[in-house]
Amino acid sequence: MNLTVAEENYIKSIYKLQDGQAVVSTNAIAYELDTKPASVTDMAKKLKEKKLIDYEKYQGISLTAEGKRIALQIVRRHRLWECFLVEKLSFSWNEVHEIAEELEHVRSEKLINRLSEFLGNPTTDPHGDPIPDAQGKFSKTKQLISLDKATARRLEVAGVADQSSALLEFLNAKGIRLGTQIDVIERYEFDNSVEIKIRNQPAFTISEQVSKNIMVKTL
Amino acid sequence: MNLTVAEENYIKSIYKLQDGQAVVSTNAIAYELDTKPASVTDMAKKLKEKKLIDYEKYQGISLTAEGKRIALQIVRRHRLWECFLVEKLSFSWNEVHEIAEELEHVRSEKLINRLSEFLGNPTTDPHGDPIPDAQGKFSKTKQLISLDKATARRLEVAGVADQSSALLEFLNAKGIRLGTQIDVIERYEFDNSVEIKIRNQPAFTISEQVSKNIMVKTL
DNA sequence: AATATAATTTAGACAAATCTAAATAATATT
DNA sequence: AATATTATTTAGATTTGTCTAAATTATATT
Ligand SMILES: [Mn+2]
Ligand SMILES: [Mn+2]
Ligand SMILES: [Mn+2]
Ligand SMILES: [Mn+2]
Repeated sequence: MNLTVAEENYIKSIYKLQDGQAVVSTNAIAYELDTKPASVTDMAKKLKEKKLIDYEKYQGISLTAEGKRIALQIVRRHRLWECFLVEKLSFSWNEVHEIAEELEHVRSEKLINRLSEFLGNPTTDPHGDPIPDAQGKFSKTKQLISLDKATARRLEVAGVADQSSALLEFLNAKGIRLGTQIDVIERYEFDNSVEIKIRNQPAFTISEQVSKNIMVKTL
Repeated sequence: MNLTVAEENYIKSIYKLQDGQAVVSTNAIAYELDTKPASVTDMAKKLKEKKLIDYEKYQGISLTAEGKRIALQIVRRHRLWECFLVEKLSFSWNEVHEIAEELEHVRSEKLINRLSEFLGNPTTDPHGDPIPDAQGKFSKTKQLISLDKATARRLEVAGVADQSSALLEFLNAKGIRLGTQIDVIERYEFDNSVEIKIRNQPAFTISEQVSKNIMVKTL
Protein backbone atom coordinates (compact mmCIF):
# COMPACT_ATOMS: atom_id res chain seq x y z
CA MET A 1 0.00 0.00 0.00
CA ASN A 2 1.89 3.04 -1.25
CA LEU A 3 0.25 6.25 -0.13
CA THR A 4 0.90 9.81 -1.19
CA VAL A 5 1.57 12.57 1.32
CA ALA A 6 -1.94 13.93 0.71
CA GLU A 7 -3.52 10.54 1.35
CA GLU A 8 -1.55 10.18 4.58
CA ASN A 9 -2.69 13.58 5.76
CA TYR A 10 -6.32 12.69 5.10
CA ILE A 11 -6.02 9.37 6.92
CA LYS A 12 -4.47 11.06 9.92
CA SER A 13 -7.15 13.75 10.04
CA ILE A 14 -9.95 11.21 9.81
CA TYR A 15 -8.36 9.27 12.64
CA LYS A 16 -8.08 12.38 14.76
CA LEU A 17 -11.66 13.50 14.12
CA GLN A 18 -13.20 10.06 14.50
CA ASP A 19 -12.19 9.55 18.16
CA GLY A 20 -15.37 7.96 19.55
CA GLN A 21 -17.57 9.31 16.74
CA ALA A 22 -19.01 6.64 14.43
CA VAL A 23 -18.43 8.75 11.37
CA VAL A 24 -16.72 11.98 10.30
CA SER A 25 -18.30 14.63 8.07
CA THR A 26 -16.94 15.97 4.81
CA ASN A 27 -16.97 19.51 6.16
CA ALA A 28 -15.11 18.59 9.34
CA ILE A 29 -12.28 17.04 7.33
CA ALA A 30 -12.18 20.01 4.97
CA TYR A 31 -11.91 22.40 7.91
CA GLU A 32 -9.23 20.30 9.63
CA LEU A 33 -7.10 20.09 6.49
CA ASP A 34 -7.78 23.67 5.43
CA THR A 35 -9.19 22.56 2.11
CA LYS A 36 -12.61 22.53 0.41
CA PRO A 37 -15.42 19.98 0.91
CA ALA A 38 -15.36 19.17 -2.80
CA SER A 39 -11.73 18.08 -2.47
CA VAL A 40 -12.63 15.86 0.45
CA THR A 41 -15.34 14.13 -1.57
CA ASP A 42 -12.81 13.49 -4.35
CA MET A 43 -10.30 12.02 -1.93
CA ALA A 44 -12.99 9.97 -0.17
CA LYS A 45 -13.60 8.13 -3.43
CA LYS A 46 -9.91 7.32 -3.78
CA LEU A 47 -9.50 6.15 -0.18
CA LYS A 48 -12.61 4.03 -0.48
CA GLU A 49 -11.18 2.47 -3.64
CA LYS A 50 -8.05 1.61 -1.63
CA LYS A 51 -10.24 0.15 1.14
CA LEU A 52 -8.86 2.51 3.77
CA ILE A 53 -12.21 4.11 4.60
CA ASP A 54 -15.87 3.15 4.61
CA TYR A 55 -17.82 5.71 2.65
CA GLU A 56 -21.27 5.94 1.10
CA LYS A 57 -22.25 9.29 -0.27
CA TYR A 58 -23.94 11.61 2.20
CA GLN A 59 -23.30 9.03 4.95
CA GLY A 60 -20.00 10.26 6.37
CA ILE A 61 -16.55 8.68 6.51
CA SER A 62 -14.86 6.23 8.86
CA LEU A 63 -11.57 4.34 8.77
CA THR A 64 -11.44 0.61 8.02
CA ALA A 65 -9.23 -1.57 10.20
CA GLU A 66 -6.44 -1.20 7.64
CA GLY A 67 -6.97 2.56 7.51
CA LYS A 68 -6.70 2.75 11.27
CA ARG A 69 -3.54 0.67 11.24
CA ILE A 70 -1.95 3.13 8.84
CA ALA A 71 -3.22 6.13 10.81
CA LEU A 72 -1.52 4.81 13.91
CA GLN A 73 1.77 4.45 12.05
CA ILE A 74 1.60 8.06 10.92
CA VAL A 75 0.67 9.26 14.41
CA ARG A 76 3.61 7.29 15.77
CA ARG A 77 6.01 8.89 13.32
CA HIS A 78 4.65 12.37 13.99
CA ARG A 79 4.94 12.11 17.74
CA LEU A 80 8.36 10.47 17.77
CA TRP A 81 9.75 13.25 15.58
CA GLU A 82 8.22 15.80 17.94
CA CYS A 83 10.06 14.12 20.80
CA PHE A 84 13.28 14.23 18.84
CA LEU A 85 12.92 17.92 18.09
CA VAL A 86 12.21 18.83 21.70
CA GLU A 87 14.55 16.47 23.48
CA LYS A 88 17.51 16.35 21.14
CA LEU A 89 17.33 19.61 19.21
CA SER A 90 15.98 21.82 22.02
CA PHE A 91 12.89 23.03 20.21
CA SER A 92 10.02 24.40 22.25
CA TRP A 93 6.72 22.47 22.26
CA ASN A 94 5.04 25.21 20.27
CA GLU A 95 7.52 24.96 17.38
CA VAL A 96 7.51 21.27 16.56
CA HIS A 97 4.13 20.52 15.02
CA GLU A 98 4.71 21.98 11.54
CA ILE A 99 8.10 20.33 11.16
CA ALA A 100 6.79 16.95 12.35
CA GLU A 101 3.94 17.39 9.89
CA GLU A 102 6.54 16.93 7.16
CA LEU A 103 8.91 14.49 8.83
CA GLU A 104 6.01 12.09 9.48
CA HIS A 105 5.84 11.31 5.75
CA VAL A 106 9.33 9.83 5.49
CA ARG A 107 8.42 6.19 5.34
CA SER A 108 11.01 3.74 6.64
CA GLU A 109 10.16 1.27 9.38
CA LYS A 110 13.79 0.87 10.26
CA LEU A 111 14.21 4.62 10.59
CA ILE A 112 11.28 5.08 12.90
CA ASN A 113 12.10 2.09 15.08
CA ARG A 114 15.69 3.21 15.43
CA LEU A 115 14.52 6.71 16.23
CA SER A 116 12.20 5.38 18.90
CA GLU A 117 15.03 3.39 20.43
CA PHE A 118 17.37 6.40 20.27
CA LEU A 119 14.78 8.40 22.23
CA GLY A 120 14.36 5.63 24.81
CA ASN A 121 11.02 4.41 23.41
CA PRO A 122 8.98 7.31 24.77
CA THR A 123 5.27 6.69 25.34
CA THR A 124 4.11 10.32 25.22
CA ASP A 125 5.03 13.25 23.01
CA PRO A 126 5.88 16.83 24.06
CA HIS A 127 2.17 17.67 24.26
CA GLY A 128 1.37 14.69 26.47
CA ASP A 129 -0.21 12.70 23.66
CA PRO A 130 0.44 8.95 23.70
CA ILE A 131 2.76 7.33 21.16
CA PRO A 132 1.63 3.98 19.76
CA ASP A 133 4.28 1.27 19.56
CA ALA A 134 5.39 -0.42 16.34
CA GLN A 135 2.30 -2.66 16.52
CA GLY A 136 -0.01 0.32 16.97
CA LYS A 137 -0.70 -0.38 20.63
CA PHE A 138 -0.83 2.33 23.29
CA SER A 139 0.62 1.60 26.69
CA LYS A 140 -2.03 2.04 29.38
CA THR A 141 -1.72 5.37 31.14
CA LYS A 142 -3.70 7.20 33.76
CA GLN A 143 -6.86 8.79 32.41
CA LEU A 144 -6.45 12.55 32.05
CA ILE A 145 -9.11 15.16 32.76
CA SER A 146 -9.13 18.85 32.02
CA LEU A 147 -8.17 21.20 34.84
CA ASP A 148 -11.62 22.80 34.86
CA LYS A 149 -13.22 19.45 35.73
CA ALA A 150 -10.63 18.19 38.21
CA THR A 151 -11.52 18.08 41.89
CA ALA A 152 -8.25 17.30 43.67
CA ARG A 153 -6.24 20.16 45.12
CA ARG A 154 -2.82 19.06 43.85
CA LEU A 155 -2.54 18.14 40.18
CA GLU A 156 0.17 17.45 37.62
CA VAL A 157 0.03 18.84 34.10
CA ALA A 158 0.12 15.89 31.70
CA GLY A 159 -1.16 17.27 28.41
CA VAL A 160 -2.84 20.04 26.43
CA ALA A 161 -6.11 19.70 24.54
CA ASP A 162 -5.72 22.71 22.24
CA GLN A 163 -2.21 22.65 20.78
CA SER A 164 -2.20 26.01 19.06
CA SER A 165 1.01 27.98 19.30
CA ALA A 166 -1.01 30.72 21.01
CA LEU A 167 -1.94 28.52 23.97
CA LEU A 168 1.46 26.84 24.17
CA GLU A 169 3.24 30.18 24.23
CA PHE A 170 0.87 31.41 26.92
CA LEU A 171 1.66 28.36 29.03
CA ASN A 172 5.39 28.90 28.44
CA ALA A 173 5.03 32.45 29.72
CA LYS A 174 3.18 31.28 32.84
CA GLY A 175 5.73 28.55 33.55
CA ILE A 176 3.25 25.76 32.93
CA ARG A 177 4.72 22.73 31.13
CA LEU A 178 4.36 18.95 31.18
CA GLY A 179 5.11 17.66 34.65
CA THR A 180 4.43 20.99 36.35
CA GLN A 181 2.67 20.51 39.69
CA ILE A 182 -0.24 22.81 40.34
CA ASP A 183 -2.15 23.60 43.52
CA VAL A 184 -5.71 24.77 43.02
CA ILE A 185 -6.25 27.69 45.41
CA GLU A 186 -9.75 28.77 44.44
CA ARG A 187 -12.41 28.26 41.79
CA TYR A 188 -14.56 31.28 40.97
CA GLU A 189 -18.06 30.32 40.01
CA PHE A 190 -18.81 33.61 38.28
CA ASP A 191 -16.57 33.05 35.23
CA ASN A 192 -15.18 29.59 36.05
CA SER A 193 -11.70 31.03 36.37
CA VAL A 194 -9.24 29.16 38.58
CA GLU A 195 -6.62 30.54 40.90
CA ILE A 196 -3.57 28.29 40.93
CA LYS A 197 -0.14 28.22 42.45
CA ILE A 198 3.07 26.70 41.15
CA ARG A 199 5.93 25.93 43.53
CA ASN A 200 7.49 29.07 44.97
CA GLN A 201 5.75 31.46 42.61
CA PRO A 202 2.92 33.76 43.61
CA ALA A 203 -0.58 32.45 42.83
CA PHE A 204 -2.32 33.65 39.68
CA THR A 205 -5.64 33.18 37.97
CA ILE A 206 -6.35 31.54 34.61
CA SER A 207 -9.51 31.76 32.54
CA GLU A 208 -11.91 28.89 31.93
CA GLN A 209 -10.75 28.84 28.31
CA VAL A 210 -7.25 28.01 29.50
CA SER A 211 -8.22 25.56 32.26
CA LYS A 212 -10.41 23.61 29.84
CA ASN A 213 -7.31 22.96 27.72
CA ILE A 214 -4.89 21.91 30.42
CA MET A 215 -5.06 18.16 30.94
CA VAL A 216 -4.07 16.94 34.38
CA LYS A 217 -3.72 13.81 36.44
CA THR A 218 -3.81 13.37 40.20
CA LEU A 219 -0.60 12.39 41.92
CA MET B 1 11.40 30.81 -3.63
CA ASN B 2 9.15 27.86 -2.78
CA LEU B 3 10.30 24.75 -4.60
CA THR B 4 8.58 21.40 -4.99
CA VAL B 5 10.32 18.16 -4.13
CA ALA B 6 10.72 17.41 -7.84
CA GLU B 7 12.33 20.78 -8.47
CA GLU B 8 14.73 20.26 -5.58
CA ASN B 9 15.74 16.86 -6.92
CA TYR B 10 16.45 18.33 -10.35
CA ILE B 11 18.51 21.18 -8.88
CA LYS B 12 20.57 18.76 -6.83
CA SER B 13 21.19 16.45 -9.79
CA ILE B 14 22.27 19.32 -12.00
CA TYR B 15 24.65 20.49 -9.27
CA LYS B 16 26.09 17.00 -8.94
CA LEU B 17 26.54 16.49 -12.68
CA GLN B 18 27.88 19.96 -13.37
CA ASP B 19 31.06 19.62 -11.22
CA GLY B 20 33.65 21.28 -13.46
CA GLN B 21 31.57 20.81 -16.63
CA ALA B 22 30.27 24.04 -18.20
CA VAL B 23 26.93 22.49 -18.98
CA VAL B 24 24.90 19.34 -18.30
CA SER B 25 22.99 17.39 -20.95
CA THR B 26 19.30 16.55 -20.93
CA ASN B 27 20.07 12.85 -21.18
CA ALA B 28 22.52 12.88 -18.29
CA ILE B 29 19.94 14.43 -15.99
CA ALA B 30 17.27 11.98 -17.16
CA TYR B 31 19.58 9.07 -16.43
CA GLU B 32 20.59 10.43 -13.02
CA LEU B 33 16.96 10.97 -11.97
CA ASP B 34 15.71 7.79 -13.58
CA THR B 35 13.25 9.67 -15.73
CA LYS B 36 12.82 10.49 -19.44
CA PRO B 37 14.60 13.21 -21.44
CA ALA B 38 11.23 14.71 -22.39
CA SER B 39 10.46 15.25 -18.72
CA VAL B 40 13.81 16.96 -18.23
CA THR B 41 13.08 19.36 -21.07
CA ASP B 42 9.73 20.20 -19.45
CA MET B 43 11.34 20.85 -16.09
CA ALA B 44 14.17 22.86 -17.68
CA LYS B 45 11.59 25.36 -18.92
CA LYS B 46 10.13 25.73 -15.43
CA LEU B 47 13.50 26.13 -13.72
CA LYS B 48 14.58 28.66 -16.33
CA GLU B 49 11.38 30.62 -15.68
CA LYS B 50 12.32 30.65 -11.98
CA LYS B 51 15.85 31.82 -12.91
CA LEU B 52 17.50 28.83 -11.25
CA ILE B 53 19.17 27.53 -14.41
CA ASP B 54 20.56 28.92 -17.66
CA TYR B 55 19.01 27.06 -20.53
CA GLU B 56 18.69 27.54 -24.28
CA LYS B 57 17.28 24.67 -26.22
CA TYR B 58 19.82 22.16 -27.48
CA GLN B 59 22.53 24.07 -25.57
CA GLY B 60 22.57 22.19 -22.25
CA ILE B 61 21.76 23.26 -18.71
CA SER B 62 23.73 25.00 -15.97
CA LEU B 63 22.80 26.44 -12.58
CA THR B 64 22.59 30.18 -12.01
CA ALA B 65 24.17 31.62 -8.86
CA GLU B 66 20.79 31.38 -7.11
CA GLY B 67 20.34 27.81 -8.36
CA LYS B 68 23.73 26.88 -6.98
CA ARG B 69 22.93 28.49 -3.66
CA ILE B 70 19.82 26.36 -3.37
CA ALA B 71 21.65 23.22 -4.49
CA LEU B 72 24.17 23.70 -1.70
CA GLN B 73 21.40 23.97 0.85
CA ILE B 74 19.90 20.69 -0.32
CA VAL B 75 23.30 18.99 -0.35
CA ARG B 76 23.87 20.28 3.18
CA ARG B 77 20.55 18.86 4.37
CA HIS B 78 21.16 15.53 2.65
CA ARG B 79 24.61 15.04 4.14
CA LEU B 80 23.70 16.17 7.63
CA TRP B 81 20.82 13.70 7.73
CA GLU B 82 23.21 10.98 6.56
CA CYS B 83 25.48 11.83 9.47
CA PHE B 84 22.56 11.67 11.85
CA LEU B 85 21.48 8.27 10.58
CA VAL B 86 24.97 6.80 10.86
CA GLU B 87 26.16 8.44 14.05
CA LYS B 88 22.99 8.60 16.10
CA LEU B 89 20.82 5.81 14.72
CA SER B 90 23.60 3.33 13.93
CA PHE B 91 22.79 2.91 10.25
CA SER B 92 25.48 1.57 7.96
CA TRP B 93 26.86 3.89 5.26
CA ASN B 94 25.18 1.81 2.57
CA GLU B 95 21.68 2.28 4.03
CA VAL B 96 21.43 6.02 4.45
CA HIS B 97 21.20 7.48 0.97
CA GLU B 98 17.57 6.63 0.17
CA ILE B 99 16.30 7.86 3.52
CA ALA B 100 18.31 11.10 3.31
CA GLU B 101 16.90 11.51 -0.19
CA GLU B 102 13.54 12.13 1.48
CA LEU B 103 14.64 13.88 4.65
CA GLU B 104 16.54 16.48 2.61
CA HIS B 105 13.23 17.96 1.44
CA VAL B 106 12.01 18.98 4.89
CA ARG B 107 12.67 22.67 4.71
CA SER B 108 13.34 24.47 7.97
CA GLU B 109 16.50 26.48 8.47
CA LYS B 110 16.17 26.21 12.21
CA LEU B 111 15.83 22.44 11.99
CA ILE B 112 18.91 21.96 9.88
CA ASN B 113 21.08 24.35 11.87
CA ARG B 114 20.06 22.71 15.14
CA LEU B 115 20.71 19.30 13.62
CA SER B 116 24.17 20.41 12.52
CA GLU B 117 24.93 21.68 15.99
CA PHE B 118 23.58 18.47 17.56
CA LEU B 119 25.99 16.51 15.38
CA GLY B 120 28.93 18.76 16.28
CA ASN B 121 28.89 20.65 12.97
CA PRO B 122 30.47 17.85 10.95
CA THR B 123 32.33 18.83 7.78
CA THR B 124 32.11 15.49 5.98
CA ASP B 125 29.33 12.96 5.60
CA PRO B 126 29.54 9.14 6.06
CA HIS B 127 30.88 8.77 2.51
CA GLY B 128 33.61 11.35 3.00
CA ASP B 129 31.76 14.04 1.03
CA PRO B 130 32.11 17.60 2.34
CA ILE B 131 29.17 19.34 4.04
CA PRO B 132 28.70 23.01 3.18
CA ASP B 133 27.99 25.33 6.10
CA ALA B 134 24.83 27.43 6.45
CA GLN B 135 26.35 29.98 4.05
CA GLY B 136 27.13 27.31 1.48
CA LYS B 137 30.88 27.37 2.09
CA PHE B 138 33.03 24.26 2.28
CA SER B 139 35.82 24.15 4.81
CA LYS B 140 39.14 23.56 3.08
CA THR B 141 40.22 19.94 3.31
CA LYS B 142 43.09 17.94 1.97
CA GLN B 143 42.70 17.07 -1.70
CA LEU B 144 41.73 13.43 -2.13
CA ILE B 145 42.96 11.09 -4.86
CA SER B 146 41.77 7.66 -5.80
CA LEU B 147 43.76 4.72 -4.44
CA ASP B 148 44.73 3.61 -7.96
CA LYS B 149 46.55 6.90 -8.57
CA ALA B 150 48.13 7.34 -5.13
CA THR B 151 51.89 6.86 -4.79
CA ALA B 152 52.52 6.87 -1.04
CA ARG B 153 52.82 3.56 0.79
CA ARG B 154 50.61 4.43 3.75
CA LEU B 155 47.23 5.97 3.04
CA GLU B 156 44.02 6.77 4.87
CA VAL B 157 40.59 6.09 3.39
CA ALA B 158 38.71 9.40 3.25
CA GLY B 159 35.90 8.84 0.78
CA VAL B 160 34.25 6.73 -1.90
CA ALA B 161 33.65 7.82 -5.48
CA ASP B 162 30.98 5.26 -6.38
CA GLN B 163 28.44 5.14 -3.57
CA SER B 164 26.39 2.18 -4.72
CA SER B 165 25.27 -0.18 -2.00
CA ALA B 166 27.18 -2.90 -3.87
CA LEU B 167 30.54 -1.20 -3.41
CA LEU B 168 29.81 -0.04 0.14
CA GLU B 169 28.82 -3.54 1.22
CA PHE B 170 31.96 -4.94 -0.40
CA LEU B 171 34.07 -2.47 1.55
CA ASN B 172 32.20 -3.36 4.76
CA ALA B 173 33.04 -7.00 4.16
CA LYS B 174 36.72 -6.21 3.64
CA GLY B 175 36.91 -4.02 6.73
CA ILE B 176 37.50 -0.85 4.73
CA ARG B 177 35.74 2.23 6.09
CA LEU B 178 36.39 5.94 6.47
CA GLY B 179 39.55 6.46 8.51
CA THR B 180 40.92 3.00 7.79
CA GLN B 181 44.70 3.06 7.30
CA ILE B 182 45.98 1.10 4.36
CA ASP B 183 49.48 -0.01 3.43
CA VAL B 184 50.06 -0.59 -0.25
CA ILE B 185 52.08 -3.81 -0.56
CA GLU B 186 52.23 -4.22 -4.30
CA ARG B 187 50.74 -2.88 -7.52
CA TYR B 188 50.33 -5.39 -10.34
CA GLU B 189 50.76 -3.81 -13.72
CA PHE B 190 48.96 -6.59 -15.58
CA ASP B 191 45.43 -5.76 -14.35
CA ASN B 192 46.18 -2.74 -12.14
CA SER B 193 45.10 -4.67 -9.08
CA VAL B 194 46.55 -3.58 -5.75
CA GLU B 195 47.67 -5.70 -2.83
CA ILE B 196 46.93 -3.92 0.43
CA LYS B 197 47.21 -4.57 4.12
CA ILE B 198 45.10 -3.28 6.99
CA ARG B 199 46.43 -3.31 10.55
CA ASN B 200 46.86 -6.85 11.85
CA GLN B 201 44.93 -8.53 9.06
CA PRO B 202 46.52 -10.60 6.30
CA ALA B 203 47.14 -8.71 3.05
CA PHE B 204 44.64 -9.06 0.22
CA THR B 205 44.22 -7.85 -3.32
CA ILE B 206 41.56 -5.56 -4.74
CA SER B 207 40.67 -4.97 -8.38
CA GLU B 208 41.31 -1.75 -10.27
CA GLN B 209 37.54 -1.17 -10.31
CA VAL B 210 37.58 -1.04 -6.54
CA SER B 211 40.79 0.95 -6.11
CA LYS B 212 39.54 3.59 -8.54
CA ASN B 213 36.60 4.21 -6.22
CA ILE B 214 38.45 4.41 -2.92
CA MET B 215 39.46 8.00 -2.24
CA VAL B 216 42.51 8.41 -0.01
CA LYS B 217 44.71 11.03 1.56
CA THR B 218 48.33 10.76 2.72
CA LEU B 219 48.96 10.99 6.43
C1' DA C 1 28.26 16.25 -49.07
C1' DA C 2 25.06 12.77 -48.13
C1' DT C 3 23.48 9.70 -44.87
C1' DA C 4 23.03 7.46 -40.46
C1' DT C 5 22.80 7.81 -35.62
C1' DA C 6 22.12 10.10 -31.35
C1' DA C 7 20.23 13.82 -28.58
C1' DT C 8 16.70 16.84 -27.77
C1' DT C 9 12.31 18.94 -28.19
C1' DT C 10 7.35 19.13 -29.21
C1' DA C 11 2.64 17.49 -29.20
C1' DG C 12 -0.69 15.32 -26.99
C1' DA C 13 -2.10 12.46 -23.18
C1' DC C 14 -2.71 11.04 -18.25
C1' DA C 15 -2.91 10.84 -13.00
C1' DA C 16 -2.97 13.40 -8.70
C1' DA C 17 -4.62 17.05 -6.09
C1' DT C 18 -6.79 20.88 -5.95
C1' DC C 19 -10.37 24.65 -7.00
C1' DT C 20 -15.12 27.23 -8.24
C1' DA C 21 -19.79 27.18 -9.42
C1' DA C 22 -23.84 24.70 -9.90
C1' DA C 23 -26.78 20.87 -8.67
C1' DT C 24 -28.65 17.85 -5.37
C1' DA C 25 -29.71 15.86 -0.80
C1' DA C 26 -30.35 16.25 4.12
C1' DT C 27 -31.86 18.89 7.93
C1' DA C 28 -34.07 22.71 10.37
C1' DT C 29 -37.66 26.23 10.70
C1' DT C 30 -41.84 28.17 10.14
C1' DA D 1 -46.12 20.24 4.62
C1' DA D 2 -43.75 23.83 2.54
C1' DT D 3 -39.76 26.47 2.66
C1' DA D 4 -35.22 27.89 4.01
C1' DT D 5 -30.72 26.62 5.26
C1' DT D 6 -26.81 23.73 5.42
C1' DA D 7 -24.07 19.86 3.83
C1' DT D 8 -22.48 17.27 0.20
C1' DT D 9 -21.65 15.97 -4.41
C1' DT D 10 -20.94 16.70 -9.38
C1' DA D 11 -19.12 18.98 -13.44
C1' DG D 12 -15.62 21.15 -15.39
C1' DA D 13 -11.14 23.50 -14.99
C1' DT D 14 -6.20 24.16 -13.48
C1' DT D 15 -1.41 22.98 -11.99
C1' DT D 16 2.35 19.79 -11.52
C1' DG D 17 4.91 16.12 -13.03
C1' DT D 18 5.15 12.58 -15.77
C1' DC D 19 4.85 9.62 -20.12
C1' DT D 20 4.98 7.94 -25.40
C1' DA D 21 5.44 8.81 -30.12
C1' DA D 22 6.72 11.79 -33.57
C1' DA D 23 9.41 15.67 -35.20
C1' DT D 24 13.49 18.25 -35.21
C1' DT D 25 18.35 19.34 -34.52
C1' DA D 26 23.12 18.07 -33.71
C1' DT D 27 26.88 15.01 -34.44
C1' DA D 28 29.34 11.09 -36.50
C1' DT D 29 30.42 8.16 -40.43
C1' DT D 30 30.98 7.02 -44.86
MN1 LIG E 1 1.67 15.79 7.38
MN1 LIG F 1 2.08 16.41 19.54
MN1 LIG G 1 15.50 13.85 -2.76
MN1 LIG H 1 26.65 10.88 1.20
